[in-house]
Amino acid sequence: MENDFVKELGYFGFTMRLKRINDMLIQEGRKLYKELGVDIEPNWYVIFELLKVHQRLSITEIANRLLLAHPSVITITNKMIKAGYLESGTDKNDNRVRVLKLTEKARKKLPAYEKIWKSGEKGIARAFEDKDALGFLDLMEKTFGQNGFVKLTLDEYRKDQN
Amino acid sequence: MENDFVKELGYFGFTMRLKRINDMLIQEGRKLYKELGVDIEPNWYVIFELLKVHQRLSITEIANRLLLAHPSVITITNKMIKAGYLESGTDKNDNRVRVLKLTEKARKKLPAYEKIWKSGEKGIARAFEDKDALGFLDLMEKTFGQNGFVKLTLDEYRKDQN
DNA sequence: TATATTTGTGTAGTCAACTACATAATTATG
DNA sequence: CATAATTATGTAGTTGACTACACAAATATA
Repeated sequence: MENDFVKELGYFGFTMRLKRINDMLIQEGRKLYKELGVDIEPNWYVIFELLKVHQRLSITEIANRLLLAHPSVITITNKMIKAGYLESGTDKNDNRVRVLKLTEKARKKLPAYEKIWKSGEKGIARAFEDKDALGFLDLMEKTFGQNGFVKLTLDEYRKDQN
Repeated sequence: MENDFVKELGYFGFTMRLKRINDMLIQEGRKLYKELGVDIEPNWYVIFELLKVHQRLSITEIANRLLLAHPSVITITNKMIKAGYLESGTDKNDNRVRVLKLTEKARKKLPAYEKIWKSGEKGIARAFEDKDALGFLDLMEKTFGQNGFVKLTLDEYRKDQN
């Protein structure tokens, strides 16, 4: 095991470390499901929860509420349909929209899945204790969101050009 | 623009938000390069810096120092070779290893690229000010690293089973 | 009302990481 | 010294996000 070069870079390695942490979490999530014998993907839980609250939503509505691009939503939900957790119908008033909702199977399995998710939530909350991790996410979203990072960098860049 | 459902979930939405922030940063990085007319990918900078410091490294050495899986390193470096920034030779003592180093082009372009990267670094540092974002990354790495998240969750899970 | 614009969905192709497996070279072992 | 184990690289296939483009339906406009 050699040194972690990225960590040594300070703020210079920020994005790369964030990426690694993120990938780590996804891998861990996959391991967790495997361990518990659950056949769902790490990114499905938000869709489950969203449709539990809002019953019937279109692709676009889901994309807007999760701040995802619509093709991503199509990919995720298609897999969930294939796995039997979602079914799609058509909107009465608009023939373009495809309305998605949870299936019987989804509703039956949900309580068990929610137990897992709640455990994960509690674990994270306890690990961070008083550290205000959510406040940190807020800050990052505000800092990097919509051209934030580009502006930030270009400002510094132009400052140095003089 | 509708509500951000994920944000409402509190710690339950943690991983998803982290993923979003991360993707956001990559997209922003890509935009930045485009704006400045630079033909490199967001994840190349660590390789540049690593090989600037260590001149000649093998695939495995790079993977170890960056904590990446070796196939990821192969993919990245192959693209950099194609773009003319890296060249690979063979190790004298070991015919299996492929040694990578920066090309003339890379060394010539590097100062200009480093100006951009430094600006990004400064921007991030200023945005976080006294917030100790790096300490937060440390904490996340420690918390989620090597089975951390799985253990964390399973502990809570089993606690609730009783 | 005919045409233009917007909106919802879908497809294609890109990028970045991963695991699992294959193969060849080197090193260790019996 | 022959064989076994390890190590370095490479390939294939998966997941998950994205943008750009295409097309059909609905809405707005002239």
